[in-house]
Amino acid sequence: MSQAQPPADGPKKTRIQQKNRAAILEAALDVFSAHGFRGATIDQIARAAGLSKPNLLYYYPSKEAMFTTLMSNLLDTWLNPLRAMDPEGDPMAEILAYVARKLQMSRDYPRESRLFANEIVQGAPRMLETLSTELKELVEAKSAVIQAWMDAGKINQTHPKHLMFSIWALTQHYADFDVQVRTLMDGEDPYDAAPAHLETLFRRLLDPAQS
Amino acid sequence: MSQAQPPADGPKKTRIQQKNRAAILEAALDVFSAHGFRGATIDQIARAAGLSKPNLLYYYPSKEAMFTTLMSNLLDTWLNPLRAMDPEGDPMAEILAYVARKLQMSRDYPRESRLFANEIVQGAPRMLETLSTELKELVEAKSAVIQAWMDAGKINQTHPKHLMFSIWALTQHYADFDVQVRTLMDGEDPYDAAPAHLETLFRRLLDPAQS
DNA sequence: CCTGAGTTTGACCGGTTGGTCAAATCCGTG
DNA sequence: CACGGATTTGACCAACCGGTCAAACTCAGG
Repeated sequence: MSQAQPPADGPKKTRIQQKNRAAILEAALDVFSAHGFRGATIDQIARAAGLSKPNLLYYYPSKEAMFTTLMSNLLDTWLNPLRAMDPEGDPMAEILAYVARKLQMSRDYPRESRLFANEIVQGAPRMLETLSTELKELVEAKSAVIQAWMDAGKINQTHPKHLMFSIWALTQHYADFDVQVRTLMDGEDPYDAAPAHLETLFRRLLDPAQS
Repeated sequence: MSQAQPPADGPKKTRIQQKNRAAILEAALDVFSAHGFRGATIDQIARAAGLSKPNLLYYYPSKEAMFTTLMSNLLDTWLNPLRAMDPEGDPMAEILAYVARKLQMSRDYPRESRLFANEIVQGAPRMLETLSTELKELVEAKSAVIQAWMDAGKINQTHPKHLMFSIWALTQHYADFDVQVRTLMDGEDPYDAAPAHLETLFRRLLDPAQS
């Protein structure tokens, strides 16, 4: 009974809405990933999106809403590489492909990686629900697949979940700790050597030809 | 020329000062590591330390000062495991010991790990200087040691810096992404299997007996 | 128990921030 | 080109936040 009825989040309506909503989420990704939820301000996002602050709040009812919309939009993309791991494929090839895809994600979408990193490092106050349902389900399923591969002797025995943690840690590190990595490699692009390094690492870990 | 001369940061004076300075840094570690610099408030730290806000500012001139004091106090401890890597020791044993020590640090000092993670993920605005001098120096030195070990055929050839990144990523992941890890392992302590997992991983990567 | 340095705090300040609102402007459609 | 809904914005507000200050309190040494 006050604010000019803002558009519900449901179906996109006009082309202006589509354009502005997209611009806002893009700007929000920039700002949230660089400063975290608390560190980001609506004004910053507005400036980055080329809109006014009240205008942002016309499209999204609150800063929280921008954040959660952004998160849930991105989660699917983020989990795609894991979903793409094919139980019918060759185990070693599938895992190495997953590692490669995940590393490529770090390279192509570092902001998304840092967005999730920020949130999880701080205890995932706005994502615990998602972690313990959607992500957990996917991880359980893929763990079982990996376990089956191990039981079939296709790859070495290891703890499937710790294997997954290792893949996430190693690939996301290049995006999340980008500043540190680049500072220490002065000039050399980390992504020159990273793919080969990680492939070797996981191949040696998993190749059953080696004890 | 106003505020009752706050104690300089130099030598500790009274026992009250020692106790309160310590309590403040302890509380600051709690709050900064959980919310990041921007997300933390002086009031939160004050409450956690059992002191009033102006009282904190009597001991430290600003929030920034608390943060940087905390950071530089912790950095030494944080880098100790790497410093302890002995060029004269057995290469494989030295590296595996480093991994084990680093993992133990994640277990014993998760807040410290998250404090650094928060700062670096957000571009290390208050630490770039330190990274590019103190850390860089140490990393260059230890990289050379590792390279020498590789050249001597004691361990497999890999990129020394990427090896170090891998050690950091894998060990700190358990502290920095603790919520996620624990959510996905429902109940099982990640640190039960992590040491063996990481030892196997790095042993297989580095053991020169394997191609 | 007096004194002065050391310590603590309530009140306050200016700037920022998330969010509101009414009025103004825009824009597609008839 | 007129109209009504969609969009945009300047002004505003209350809460919060980092920091200041003068006054009050504590406490060790004489």
